[in-house]
Amino acid sequence: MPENLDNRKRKILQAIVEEYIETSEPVSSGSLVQNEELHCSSATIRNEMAELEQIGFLEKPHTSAGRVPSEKGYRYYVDELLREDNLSRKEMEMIREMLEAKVNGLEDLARIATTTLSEITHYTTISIEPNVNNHTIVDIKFILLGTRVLMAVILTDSGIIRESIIKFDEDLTTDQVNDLTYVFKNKLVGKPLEKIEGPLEEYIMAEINTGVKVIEKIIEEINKLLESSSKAYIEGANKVVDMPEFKKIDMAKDFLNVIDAKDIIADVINTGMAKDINVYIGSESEREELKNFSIVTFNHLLDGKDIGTIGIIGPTRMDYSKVISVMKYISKKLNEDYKKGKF
Amino acid sequence: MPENLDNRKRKILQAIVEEYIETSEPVSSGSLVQNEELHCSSATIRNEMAELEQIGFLEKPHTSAGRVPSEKGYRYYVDELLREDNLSRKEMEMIREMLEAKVNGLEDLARIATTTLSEITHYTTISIEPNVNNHTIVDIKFILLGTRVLMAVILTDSGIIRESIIKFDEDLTTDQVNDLTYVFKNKLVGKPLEKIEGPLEEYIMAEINTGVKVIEKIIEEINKLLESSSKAYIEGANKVVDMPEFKKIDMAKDFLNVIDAKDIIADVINTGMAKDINVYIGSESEREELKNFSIVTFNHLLDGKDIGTIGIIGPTRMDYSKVISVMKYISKKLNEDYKKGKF
DNA sequence: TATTAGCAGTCAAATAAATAGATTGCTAAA
DNA sequence: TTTAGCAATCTATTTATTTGACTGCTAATA
Repeated sequence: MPENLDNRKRKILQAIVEEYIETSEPVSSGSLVQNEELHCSSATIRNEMAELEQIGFLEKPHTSAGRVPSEKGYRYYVDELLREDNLSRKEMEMIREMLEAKVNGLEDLARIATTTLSEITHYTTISIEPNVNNHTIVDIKFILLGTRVLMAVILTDSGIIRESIIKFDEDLTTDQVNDLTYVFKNKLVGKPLEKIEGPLEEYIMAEINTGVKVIEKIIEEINKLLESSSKAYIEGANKVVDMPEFKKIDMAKDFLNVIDAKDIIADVINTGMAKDINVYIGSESEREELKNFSIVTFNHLLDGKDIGTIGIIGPTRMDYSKVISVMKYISKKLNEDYKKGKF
Repeated sequence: MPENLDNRKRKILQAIVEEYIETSEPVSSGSLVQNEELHCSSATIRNEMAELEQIGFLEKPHTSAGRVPSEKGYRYYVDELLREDNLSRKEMEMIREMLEAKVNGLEDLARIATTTLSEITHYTTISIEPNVNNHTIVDIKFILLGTRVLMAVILTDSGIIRESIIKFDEDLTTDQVNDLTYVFKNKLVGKPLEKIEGPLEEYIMAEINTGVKVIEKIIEEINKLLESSSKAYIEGANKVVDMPEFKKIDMAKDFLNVIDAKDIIADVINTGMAKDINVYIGSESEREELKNFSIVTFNHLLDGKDIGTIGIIGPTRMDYSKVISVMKYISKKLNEDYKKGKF
């Protein structure tokens, strides 16, 4: 239930959020009088600010300081006030240039989008491989690389390819490999990429004329391939050093802990992906370690295909408008390129 | 030319380095009197310390502070004084347990060694893939994954396998792939893993009956495969947060910059690998960004095969003795396992 | 000659006190 | 409903004061 704020309160809240994002200093009634859209005195603004504080949109570090947005304040800003096309011509130009780079496969694309995002926004980005569970297997190949080394390759309808190298203690024959290929293809092609277990596992075991140990190992490896799908990569970890927040040593520590335990973020990102772009402000991510950070995720869809998620992590005083604008623009450009058949 | 220190000076230097490593506080003459090996008064120690400072082994933060080792002091300590078997029974036990974990291929092994090293020493570790340039190609395979998708797999004598997926704008036939395989095998097997260029490139181009664009793309991809060999991975970035050095915000910033630009470290590591274990103290690494850090690298050989390098980064006040002891122990254990045929 | 006790001198770090400056909340008038 | 004006509040900055830890030197000692 988005509280109904009158127009002036909206303007004041917006101005406070934006000034605070820019300066990282509590915003005073005095500095808002400058704002040409607000035709009233500082006293009036003070009254309004008091009310905005009352209903929880603002808070005061201490009595004689200006106001700072609360999480609720940021939330209202993100939901109701922010501009989603807050990009300069120059920034658009830069983004276009960076996306020009040669793209080789979808993984590469995610990498380039991540770098671009980090460079333009000056925040740390995390990219998470797509959750492949709902992709469909279109082919499986086993390739003998040596007498005891087998390579398994799985292709999906989305163009994502996964492969794994499996080593055995005993020699494998070509016949065995053909047999393996036949059965696995038969049972898995057309199915979603899911862990092999239970009845399916038993069925495969029964069908193949090869040693149990070999098959167990293959299934184990294929399952590992699926599990490893949520790896997270961090880019631009040093981007935080220039932010005033980083002066507080505790924030710095928290930040290092967070980027070291990438799974924390991966977790947040994989939970409740309602929309294309999701914003978690401070404690909204429900993780103690992240209570002083905001995360914006970008469920990076290409013509409906999930090719991974990119997240940005920064202080709650994050430039949401810029971040979201950049994400939308990158997404738009990539989809245009995609339609043109660029990758 | 390692200066010739008399026995008492050596003992004093060693005691100072070790106390400073432990406490991170400048060491006073008073606290050294406790040392049961030194049977003299604080005044005598003060005289000795003054001399050690004279010849550059110690420095003073300010007049009324204790002494701190200089880079030269650490160097002397590392070269002449440190114990290389400074491990408790418990630590050995932990290392053995961690190395027990299932190992799958050599890459996996490097990963496990890295984790172990970070956990036991409480420093941040960086692992760098082996420099494959001097490995020999034993096989090359091209596998058609779709009509326009080709997978190239290169096997080397050291067991390292690299693969890459290549997409084309035109369809490929099985015949073409066979042709490709034949020529590439012919020209590359038995050769070291080096970039394809110059005469070799021309030769391949001339031999194959397939479109120039296709071959160019393949060569480009194979070359990329070789270049990407020095990727660096960081583990335990958060380990620094508890070190007193981290209280200085500048150190924290430097550290973040360093781990973000992993190549900096990779560079240092790839330069001048004289010995199995190399120690770079502060400015010895000749990189401005690293002047407050020490790096210990561990050129991780398995029965003569280079399977990658692992590095530890920490403050110059690093527990060199512990770090080197752990590295030696891990190396010994892995080689034992290897001889037993464990992987 | 090498060692040591003793003490003055030095400096950083901790504590305390004083000041300046920013901003609010409230009151009363417009 | 808005605004001017002013006291009250609290941080941040500056300055001063105290404390305590070491050293370096000197002169006595073994």
